[in-house]
Amino acid sequence: MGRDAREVAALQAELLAWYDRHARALPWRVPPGSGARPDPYRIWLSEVMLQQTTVAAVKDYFHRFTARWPTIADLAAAEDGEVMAEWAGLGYYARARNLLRCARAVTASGGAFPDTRAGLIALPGIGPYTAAAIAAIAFDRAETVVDGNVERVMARLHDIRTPLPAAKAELNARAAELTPARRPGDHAQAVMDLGATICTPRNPACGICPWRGACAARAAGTQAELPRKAPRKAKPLRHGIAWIGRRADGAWLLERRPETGLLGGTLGWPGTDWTEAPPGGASPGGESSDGAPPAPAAWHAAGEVRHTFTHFHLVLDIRAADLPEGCAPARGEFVAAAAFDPAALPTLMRKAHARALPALGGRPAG
DNA sequence: GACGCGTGGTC
DNA sequence: TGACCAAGCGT
Repeated sequence: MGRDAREVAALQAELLAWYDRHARALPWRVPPGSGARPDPYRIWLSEVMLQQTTVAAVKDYFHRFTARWPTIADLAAAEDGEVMAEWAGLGYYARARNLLRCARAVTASGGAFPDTRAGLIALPGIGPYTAAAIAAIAFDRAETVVDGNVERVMARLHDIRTPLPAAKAELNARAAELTPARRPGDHAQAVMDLGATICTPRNPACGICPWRGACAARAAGTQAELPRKAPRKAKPLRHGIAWIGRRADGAWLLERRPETGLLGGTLGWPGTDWTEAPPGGASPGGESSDGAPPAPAAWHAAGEVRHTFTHFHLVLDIRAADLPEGCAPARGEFVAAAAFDPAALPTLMRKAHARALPALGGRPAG
């Protein structure tokens, strides 16, 4: 099976020549041919941010993180809440929790990242992809890097019609055949750049692809329908209530969510669980105790926020209230107006805040 | 292998 | 405009 050594060498050479001319300039990347070694800290940080996240979304976060925490020791010394606030809006918050755990583990054992795939994969938040990527890009190890781009490129190059995820083993094997002993990091980044800019999910630009002559899918005309994927499950609709309270001095009533689960460890508004039946709807007893507001006040309806998570749609009913000065809430804690920044909230909670603002009384001037 | 886990861009 | 998609990981 596979290609002979001369074919492999030709593909590798064509790809690297293309990469030398067309590599994207990215904040964490060292240009090919510069001779510089990338900083493992920056490679690791960028790879974690890029997990299931677009380059465009990552750039600003990467700049803010590296400006605030220039080294892994700086990050390791940060407080949990600071990192969660800086990560807010980027999603998949387990990444931020594992980022800190990883930074502290590396710093505690001397401050240098492991320089092998096996050493890296033992760290929190570093799986098969990220371990191979750091080993190849930062440490020039000949590891095979397989992400969604590489899967797509391999499926097309070899016209593999088995649907994902069943095809993963074969796609990994095909990618491994092409991994070069020299410049493995550039090769890995080149395949990913190829997938991101030419061998795109829709309307691939086959006419300018360095591998167009060898591509089996292009020859068969199947490139647009590869890789095949198992059908997705439909997203159910869930409902919940969020209470957004502001005290007379401007302080907001917020609540840190549990460390695990959805939006784990992030700051948000007190609320009900999110269930498939509207709260207080069909159940004869009305709202459960979980349906009680966090503090007694004149709560009024401020509309709803719609948001879609990975596996369900949410309609969040927003209740807003101006809370008295001596208010003693049953849940949550007040955050002073000067310390509150909506940008430190995950996107759903940011939307809820924006929805509640018009329903709250004007604050005293000054 | 399946599932839980965010968000914003795209068509 | 709703569904799909993006440099995956942990359980």
